[in-house]
Amino acid sequence: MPELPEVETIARELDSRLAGRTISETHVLRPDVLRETTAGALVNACSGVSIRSVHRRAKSVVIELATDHFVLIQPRFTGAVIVDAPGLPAADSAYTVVHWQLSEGGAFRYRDVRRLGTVTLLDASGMARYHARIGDEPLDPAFTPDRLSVLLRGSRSAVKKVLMDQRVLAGVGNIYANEALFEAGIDPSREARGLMPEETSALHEALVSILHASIQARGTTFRDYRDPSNQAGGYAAQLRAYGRGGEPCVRCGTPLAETHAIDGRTTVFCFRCQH
DNA sequence: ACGAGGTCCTGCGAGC
DNA sequence: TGCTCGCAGGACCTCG
Repeated sequence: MPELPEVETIARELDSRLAGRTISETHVLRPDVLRETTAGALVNACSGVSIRSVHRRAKSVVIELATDHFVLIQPRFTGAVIVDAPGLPAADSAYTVVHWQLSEGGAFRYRDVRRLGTVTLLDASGMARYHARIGDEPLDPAFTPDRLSVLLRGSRSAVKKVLMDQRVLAGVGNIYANEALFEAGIDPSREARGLMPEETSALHEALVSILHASIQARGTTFRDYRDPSNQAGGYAAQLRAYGRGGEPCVRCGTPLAETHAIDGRTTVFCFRCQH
C-alpha cells in the first residue's frame, strides 16, 4: 500500500529514468481508473509530449509534462508504475491499466490489480487546486514539532486519524501512523488536541525518522507494493507494530493489541507502552 | 464540526 | 475439490 516512502521511491526512480524522454503512444486499457479526464483526452495530452520531471505529492506520483499538464497516479493499494527496458519483454502485462510507449524505445505502465488507484489529468490550475487541498509534507523543513502541535491542536479526533488525514498531513497512511505512534509511545486513540508538547515532539521525531528510514529501504512491501523495477521494498522487516497484532511488543513483551475502532482501520498498539 | 457508513475493486483465505 | 462469502484498504461522498 504505497504511502509516502513508497511513492517517493517510485517518483525518484521514474524521474531518473523518464525525465527528458518523449511519449510516443498512450494506451488506456481500463478507463475506470481515470479521474477528471477521459481515455481520449489522456491519450491526446500525453502522446508526442516530453516528460519534464516526476515527483511526489502526498501519495501521488506526479508526472509533469512539457505542456504544463500533470498526470497524477495514486496507486492506493495494489497500483504500481513499472518501467520496461527497451528490447526486453514486458514482465507480467496482466492488470495493465495505462501503457505509455517512449519514442526512443522502452515503455512504462500503470498496473493495478484491484483498480482502486486513480489516474488524473490536471492542467496547471487543477494542480494548484490539488496542492491547496492537501496538507503539510512531513519531510518539508517547515514541518517542525511546533507545526505538528498546531495541526493537532485543532482536532478532537483520535491522533491516529488526524495523522492520516491528507488535508492535514500529506502521505501518511495506516502503516506509518501505526509505527510512529508505537515509536513515540502514544495511544493511537488519544484526542489529538490533548497531546503534551513533549509527546508532540516525540511523535514528530518518530514520524520523520521512520519515513526517512523507510525511504532508505525503498519502502514497505507488505504484500503488493513494487517499485518501477518491479522489486519489493525492504522496510517490512523493520516494522515494529503494523502487521504484528498478537506478537510480543519489542519493548516490553506484552502481546500487541489489534483493533478496528479508529476510523474502521487496523490499528496495532501496545497497551503497556503506549499511553 | 464531527462521526458513521457506503462505494469503488478483485484476490485471497476461511468455512462448509 | 469447489463453491460462497467476507475482508482488505484510501479517498471521497452522503446522511444524520
